[in-house]
Amino acid sequence: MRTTSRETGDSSRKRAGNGAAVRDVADDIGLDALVGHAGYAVRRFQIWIFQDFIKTLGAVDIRPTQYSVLTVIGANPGLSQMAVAKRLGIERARLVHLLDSLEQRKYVKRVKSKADRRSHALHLTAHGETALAKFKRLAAEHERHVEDKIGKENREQLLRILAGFT
Amino acid sequence: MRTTSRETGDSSRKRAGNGAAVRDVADDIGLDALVGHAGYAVRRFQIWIFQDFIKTLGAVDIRPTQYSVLTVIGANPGLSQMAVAKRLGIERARLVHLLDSLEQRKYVKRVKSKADRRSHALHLTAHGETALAKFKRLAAEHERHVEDKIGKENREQLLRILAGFT
DNA sequence: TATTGTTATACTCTATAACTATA
DNA sequence: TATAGTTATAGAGTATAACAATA
Repeated sequence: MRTTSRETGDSSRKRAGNGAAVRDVADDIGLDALVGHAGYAVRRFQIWIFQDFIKTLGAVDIRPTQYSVLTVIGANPGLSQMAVAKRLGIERARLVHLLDSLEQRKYVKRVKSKADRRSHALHLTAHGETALAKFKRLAAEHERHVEDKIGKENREQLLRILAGFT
Repeated sequence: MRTTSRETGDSSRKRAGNGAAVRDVADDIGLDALVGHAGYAVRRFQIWIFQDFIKTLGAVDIRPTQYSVLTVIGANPGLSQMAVAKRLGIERARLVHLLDSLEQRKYVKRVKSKADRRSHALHLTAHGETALAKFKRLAAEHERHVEDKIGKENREQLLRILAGFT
């Protein structure tokens, strides 16, 4: 049932022949069915990509979700919280906390809507605009890391394949 | 700065012309820079794929991480907890709880190692072997959903591109 | 001293439910 | 009644630190 191509006999078995021996050499462990699952590969890639994003934007302390919120507000000033939440697939309850933090840091402001007094129109502050420009430069740098990791062609192919999920 | 191709004038603006109007029609919101980021598409796709996996294996109450643990133990009997954790990129502290649950459900057993009495050799029970076979059939069904969603060719392309992340 | 499994804590994220003020 | 924003809670998941038993 082992499917790895790095199979090397029993070198990964401590005290081969002992019924209760423990195998623990990580290099020589097959994934079996997992190899055929797109979800597994996608999940591992997503973890790598988020970690690189977090590291690359570490100096400005912006995480992927915060970046996505700022970007969408920047491109669509005046959106309500519901609209942003729906567009990005974030729970509206969670967006409240995200915006609290971004508002505290003076990147975003909630403006009371005159048309519908239940809702807030979201806008970037002047400081937020400047900051977002910098975040975008850093995010572009991160994107180059992705290119270095999987190749320019493959990255473009990936974006094409997954275009429907945005 | 709007990048969506579904731009339709100001139909998404309630009371156009009001400075504090709120836009909330989700269909007409641009993503701007997000469109160029592989991480955003990958994240959205990963969410879709995990939700389908959870739904497809809902009847047997198995989640992606549980499936990956069972699969790796099934393909590599006798592994230590450390080895499984390392191979799958799971914290060893978290694996403890995952195994507690899988052991309670009689899918897995921890066998005290004679070679290194600190560690446990992990094995599937007979019941676990039978169950895993069923899980694999359901997981294959899930994989066909992925194929239906993005296309057979694209799925294969994706697996090729991301082969290095397994 | 170092490692394995364990326990515990904290923080992020997801999923709900309920509350308020509006509509 | 329904909706927007808010608050609260519970369950995953991630990241650490510390401890006992063992190496």
